[in-house]
Amino acid sequence: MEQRIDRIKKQLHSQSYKLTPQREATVRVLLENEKDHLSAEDVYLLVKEKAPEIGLATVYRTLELLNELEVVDKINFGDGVSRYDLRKEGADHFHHHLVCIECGSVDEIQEDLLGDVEKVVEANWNFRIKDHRLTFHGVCHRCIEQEKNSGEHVNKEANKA
Amino acid sequence: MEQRIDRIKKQLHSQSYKLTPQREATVRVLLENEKDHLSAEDVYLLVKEKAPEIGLATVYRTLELLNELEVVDKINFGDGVSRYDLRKEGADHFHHHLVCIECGSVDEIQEDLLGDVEKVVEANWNFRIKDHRLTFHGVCHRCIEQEKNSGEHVNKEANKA
DNA sequence: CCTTTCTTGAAAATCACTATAATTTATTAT
DNA sequence: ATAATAAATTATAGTGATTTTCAAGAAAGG
Ligand SMILES: [Mn+2]
Ligand SMILES: [Mn+2]
Ligand SMILES: [Zn+2]
Ligand SMILES: [Zn+2]
Repeated sequence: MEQRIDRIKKQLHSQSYKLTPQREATVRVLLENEKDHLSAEDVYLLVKEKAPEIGLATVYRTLELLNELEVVDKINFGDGVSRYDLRKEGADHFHHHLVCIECGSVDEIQEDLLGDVEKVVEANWNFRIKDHRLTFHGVCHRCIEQEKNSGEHVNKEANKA
Repeated sequence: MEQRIDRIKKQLHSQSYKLTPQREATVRVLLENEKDHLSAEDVYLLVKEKAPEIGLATVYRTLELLNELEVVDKINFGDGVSRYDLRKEGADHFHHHLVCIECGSVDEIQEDLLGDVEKVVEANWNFRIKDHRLTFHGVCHRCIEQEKNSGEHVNKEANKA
């Protein structure tokens, strides 16, 4: 954690930005919620807990800055807000997402999976790929499990009628 | 075109919605600009040309309705607006996009490409895929060409100095 | 017709996000 | 140190896209 912050600090310095207390508090929140996909508002509320005097505009600016530095990726799942996803250190590609249309959960796929596809696109469409966004919408493993169980229920109910 | 509208009309009726003149004008604009990725505002301005009395709210409502009926897909390329993409009839998957970070163009890939990847995801993550969104960000073939040419220019300039 | 339901258009409201301006904090020059 | 300079922050006002509200206008059924 501290090391991670140190490296981000160095990244900021390399572009002559400072790691202010507000920026550090924001980065800590992101690190502590690495698995989540927080909106700016979410981050703001969490940062306020440890730095109550911070302003919403600062959170927006910090997230934008971290996005430029490629510390976070800005993503959009189609609900009205942008979400910020900490980029895994050393990851050479942006990970993928599984959005559940039943429960709204968002799971991650760290495996690349797109290597072959990207080769085809670069070759056949003469497109130089710099980044990608891949999201699957469907039913997550938890909801599939639940379905099995409540599926039995439904059948019992159906049998009654 | 007319047949396509007829089928959409039937789809609306099957859910007891009507194909009002405003809705028809909106659908026509979408059909006439099938290759583009229009925002609600874009659609509004185009519809106004053939039905000047239409209101912006109606366009939004119609696009939302068409999205529910799966006639259009609502997509978001990260600029602040939602865009509406006519779903190809009979397409069993949503097509992919190539967004150029140089010129902003958006090209389409109709080929599936994800068959194998989806099999892996369904099997290894126990996720039942219903839909997907795949977008590549990079440099389009036009900009790559232009680069080659202006690249020569740049070199000439550099040689001058 | 009369009533009910669906749609619409204009305007107001909402919501996420951005820009502004005054103030504070950090850096550099004297 | 001290003063000038630059960077960053805060609160607030402003934007722009989208949604909601509400009064008025068609369409459908009896
Ligand atoms: Mn993620
Ligand atoms: Mn498209
Ligand atoms: Zn689920
Ligand atoms: Zn281009």
